[in-house]
Amino acid sequence: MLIQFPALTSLLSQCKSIKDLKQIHAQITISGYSSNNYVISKLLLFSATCGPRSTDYSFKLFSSVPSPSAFLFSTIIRAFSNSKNPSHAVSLYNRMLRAGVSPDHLTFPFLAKACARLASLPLGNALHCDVVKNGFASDLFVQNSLVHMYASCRDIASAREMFDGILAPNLVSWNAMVDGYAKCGDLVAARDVFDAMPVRDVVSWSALIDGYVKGGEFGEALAVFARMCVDGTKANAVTMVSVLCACSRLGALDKGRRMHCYLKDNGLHLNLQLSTSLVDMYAKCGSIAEALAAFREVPAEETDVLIWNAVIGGLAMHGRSKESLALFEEMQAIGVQPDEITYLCLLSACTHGGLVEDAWRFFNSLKARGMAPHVEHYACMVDVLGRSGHVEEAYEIVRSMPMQPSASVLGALLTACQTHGRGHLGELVGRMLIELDPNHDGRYIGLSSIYAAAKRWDDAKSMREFMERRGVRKTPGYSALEVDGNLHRFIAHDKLHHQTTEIYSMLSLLLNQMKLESDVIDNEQFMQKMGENG
DNA sequence: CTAGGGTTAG
Repeated sequence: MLIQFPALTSLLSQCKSIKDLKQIHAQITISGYSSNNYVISKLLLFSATCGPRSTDYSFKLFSSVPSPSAFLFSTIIRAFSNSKNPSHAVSLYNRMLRAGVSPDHLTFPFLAKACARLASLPLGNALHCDVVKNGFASDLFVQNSLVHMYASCRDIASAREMFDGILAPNLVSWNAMVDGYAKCGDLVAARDVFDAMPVRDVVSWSALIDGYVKGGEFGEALAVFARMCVDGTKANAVTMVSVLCACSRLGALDKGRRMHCYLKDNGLHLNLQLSTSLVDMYAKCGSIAEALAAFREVPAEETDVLIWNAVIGGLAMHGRSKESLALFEEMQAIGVQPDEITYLCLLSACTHGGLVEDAWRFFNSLKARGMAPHVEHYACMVDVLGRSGHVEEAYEIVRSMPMQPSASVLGALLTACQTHGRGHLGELVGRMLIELDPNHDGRYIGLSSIYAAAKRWDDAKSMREFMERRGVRKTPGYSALEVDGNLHRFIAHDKLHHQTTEIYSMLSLLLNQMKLESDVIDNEQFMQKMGENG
């Protein structure tokens, strides 16, 4: 019994997932509707708006039509513009033109999105020409998408020109301009546009907040969020991802916790990205327990590699190497595939825990899975080998790696040479490093102390003088933490904090304590060895 | 069932 047309259309409107869609498609095929233009259009439209996972299916559907209409071309272009490979959208557009099908006013916003994601200005310019040629230059949707396209191609002047040419810009036009300036790093201009716009919505606020986060102005990002709350605009998941990132970069645990409360109080659904931001925030703000709790809130079957990376990396940076490795086992058990970042987190766990054999195991399985180690993976390997005294193996890694060793690779090797008394190699590495990274004071100091260890006092002294003469000053990285709502910022060796004396005396107390503890451990190991032998 | 489909923030 063949399915009747009205039943088919109601089936299509109930379609919820790509799985439903495939079942309906099967029904359609056996019922002989597979060449009905209306039916195929509905199917394609659904799968094209289903997200990037159904792109292959969309293309199969599209390919089954002998001479596709402008609607079908636009829809498949839309699917590809959101896919992993937006360049296919451009190819399909070219095919459309060759087939003699005229693009309509809805083809261009999708194409503009593809060009924006490709960040290709030549393609974008060609697209703009076609927009004009086809008479869509004053379509507001097309104009807005071109503003965004030019900004994504980092041609902010053309974006502004587009925007200024819009007779009656709407909220989307203004938002695209705020975001455009923010993405191009001009936060002053972004703020000016934001202040000038007649009305704002959650997108306007989120674009500005994220601009400040991406520009490293985390405090300003939180200040804008506060203003947004006063203004009465309710944040959504997108806003909160940026805001949590600001908290995490500031080490602002109390603020981060308040944001977590905001999510609950406002009934915001914890989607996977939001949960990942929470895990990351708690881990980077020092509360690994809350990071683990946020992670465990997510049902295992909904997890992806990113949230596993956040929790595995979080445990690693807290020195809880064994648990980090255990979670990796758990991740594999439920079938989530690791990526290069996962392995980087694991290698970092090995570095912190001195787990040389595990590091080798992970390094080899990374390659066995067909992933090429990045320079950061090599840096971790050199670090873990170097710290544990395997300086020759570390050196072998550096010699055999297929790319130029970065400063962090050589830096790890230099440290290894310093701590394990390989003055000869250390001198070589130190000299290479100074050439590679002449503005990093630590390299000169490292080399100088290698000379000092070899009792080459003159060389040690002249290296320090050399550094002074060059006026080396490393751009300082800083760390920050929050106590009772007040942020404290620290640069290595600075004495700027008003409690510097207390801080340093506590540090030396801790150091002494650690030395004592490690003596105890050494002693215990010694006793154990004695026990085994006796 | 003969139109349908659009632009901006992670």
